[in-house]
Amino acid sequence: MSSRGCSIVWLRRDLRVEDNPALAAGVRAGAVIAVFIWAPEEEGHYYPGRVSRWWLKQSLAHLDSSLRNLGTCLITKRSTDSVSSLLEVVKSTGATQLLFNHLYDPISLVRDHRIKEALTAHGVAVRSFNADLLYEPWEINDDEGYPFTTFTEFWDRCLRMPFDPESPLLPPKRIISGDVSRCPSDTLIFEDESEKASNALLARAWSPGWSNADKALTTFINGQLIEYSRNRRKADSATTSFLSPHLHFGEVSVRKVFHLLRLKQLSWANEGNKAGDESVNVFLKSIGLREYSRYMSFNHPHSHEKPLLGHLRFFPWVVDESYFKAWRQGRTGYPLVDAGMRELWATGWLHDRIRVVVSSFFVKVLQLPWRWGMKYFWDTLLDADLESDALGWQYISGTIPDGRQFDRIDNPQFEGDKFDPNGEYVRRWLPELARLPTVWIHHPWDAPESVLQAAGVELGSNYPLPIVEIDSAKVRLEEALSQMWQHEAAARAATENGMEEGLGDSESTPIAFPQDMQMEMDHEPVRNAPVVTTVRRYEDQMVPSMTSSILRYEDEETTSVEFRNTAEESRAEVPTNVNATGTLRADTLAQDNAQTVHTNNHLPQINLALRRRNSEESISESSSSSRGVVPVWSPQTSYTDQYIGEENGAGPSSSYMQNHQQSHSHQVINWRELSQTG
DNA sequence: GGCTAATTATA
DNA sequence: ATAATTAGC
Repeated sequence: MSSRGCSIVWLRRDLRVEDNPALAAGVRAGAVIAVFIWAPEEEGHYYPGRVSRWWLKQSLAHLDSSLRNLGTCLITKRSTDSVSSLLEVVKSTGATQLLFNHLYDPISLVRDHRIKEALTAHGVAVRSFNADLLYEPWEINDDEGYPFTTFTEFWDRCLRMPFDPESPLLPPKRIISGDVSRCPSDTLIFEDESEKASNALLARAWSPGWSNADKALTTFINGQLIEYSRNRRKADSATTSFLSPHLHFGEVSVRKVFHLLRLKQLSWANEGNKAGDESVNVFLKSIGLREYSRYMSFNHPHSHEKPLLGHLRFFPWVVDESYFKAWRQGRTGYPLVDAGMRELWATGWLHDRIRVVVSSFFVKVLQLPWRWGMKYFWDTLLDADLESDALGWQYISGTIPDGRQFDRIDNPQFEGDKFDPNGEYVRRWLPELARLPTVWIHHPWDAPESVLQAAGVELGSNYPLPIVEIDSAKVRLEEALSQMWQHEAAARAATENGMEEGLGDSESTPIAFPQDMQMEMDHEPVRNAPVVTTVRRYEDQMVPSMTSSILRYEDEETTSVEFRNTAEESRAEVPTNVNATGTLRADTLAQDNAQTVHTNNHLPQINLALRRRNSEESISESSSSSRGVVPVWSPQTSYTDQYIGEENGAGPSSSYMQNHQQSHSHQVINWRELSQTG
């Protein structure tokens, strides 16, 4: 065993020992060194928020103790550069192999690619696996081989794939530990003094860690799941799975979730239990949305900062920090919105329905830039997840082809009647309205003065009047939209006249986040939650895009040869390209594809396909066709040109991308060739 | 059975 | 908001 050298299993958002392909491969190969690297500076804007860090801390401790029971431990490293930290671990342990599971957020795509290059160059074998998804993003394409652009089609295909998702792997019985005597752990600091008190409260409601996640899954499947379909409308009830933070950190395998759900569904279907059967479908769909968020991030890595529908670039967002602040504090004057925002701040948790309500209000009524809201969710949610958040906000904002209609404004008052008919939710989070009769609870501004007085409500004093009237929001939205279309048409005309990138393209740079995103504690319900003092501000940097590499592909012989070698190496380890039913696996196809293409012109076929689609077709969006303009799925007009410009150094925040340039241009081939399904 | 009203779902 | 589905007559 030891003659083979040991494997580093680099754990990230796969903090579990069960169904962890990278870990399993390491155990199979011999001695294992499990490593977690805390390098939040690499995340740019997206330094994890307080509650998310709290979760991570607990989850790592839990994992470490499991690993110790199995015969090893978790080595933790504090770093500002994962690549050099991994190289250090290699040096101090003599490891010959690096194993990890795939991530699909834009930062990881680039970073993990660099790591493959760097470690391979140092003679370390690198293998990576799918542990996060039912199917890899590149496995799901339409009949012509193009990625889907709407969720429904995507999910339909996932459920009808010719091969099932991998079956979950059992946890290893025992792990042989590599020699870590010269590889000490760093102590990781996840909270500071001011955060401890609020964090202590979290432990009452949540139990991070993979075996707790497993219990939560079982509890849900044997409990609330059967009623999931019927209960999903109720905003204020404990009828959800509460799995999302567990899933974010990979404490539970989505493939295990899938298999258990299918089993349950089968037995309910056999009993003729319609409600149960339907509940499984509905819950599976939310798993599907999580899958789709990775799919979208992989195919459009800038989707957390740019609308996918090109014309939305020209929407004149209201850059008003006082609106933003009122929203964060739950002082908009709309009870359902305010209750939601206060619950979010106080608990780090929000029912999906309420997330829709508050974010839709943010985008459509306040017309604030959706990325601000997304960032706030990132900072405050316990299950903060960049890919899911980006999908959610783009959906709400109507900036993806199957998003909500852009010109639709939901009225929080009516949503209140629907989701909180008795006003219990509002009363719980807005004590100042607690004595208001239910008829007025979602629109106190209409209540007679005597009623307000009796309830102790003083509008404009202890509870605000609506900061924006719905009617004026509608008018403003109309105006903004017609402005948007004008700008879009002007830009289009400019491009057609050969002015190329000259298009007064101020919107190509996302609106910066406000300087002050801290939450000020000047209202009641959250008094005992201290101010977050550790929101770090790192230098403004946009995350790099993989799409530019997809569209502007300049392969270099040396690199591709290197990749091919590595791919062959790993394939030798894992010879089974044929699954149980004898169907050719998609990853085999992908490899063959890529190799074929190498001999042609260095362009993987999928890239050609993307390029063709982007330039020849446009995807029409229902809400806008009435205006006679066909919006385009933005690669063509916006980010193709735009990102090339950025890579040339013209962009405002090209530093990160310049640093990563070479790796950047080989992104796709890397994933397709080096990926292994263990 | 066929119409309208009410309900429901909507990524 | 709206389209689709179901309930009620």
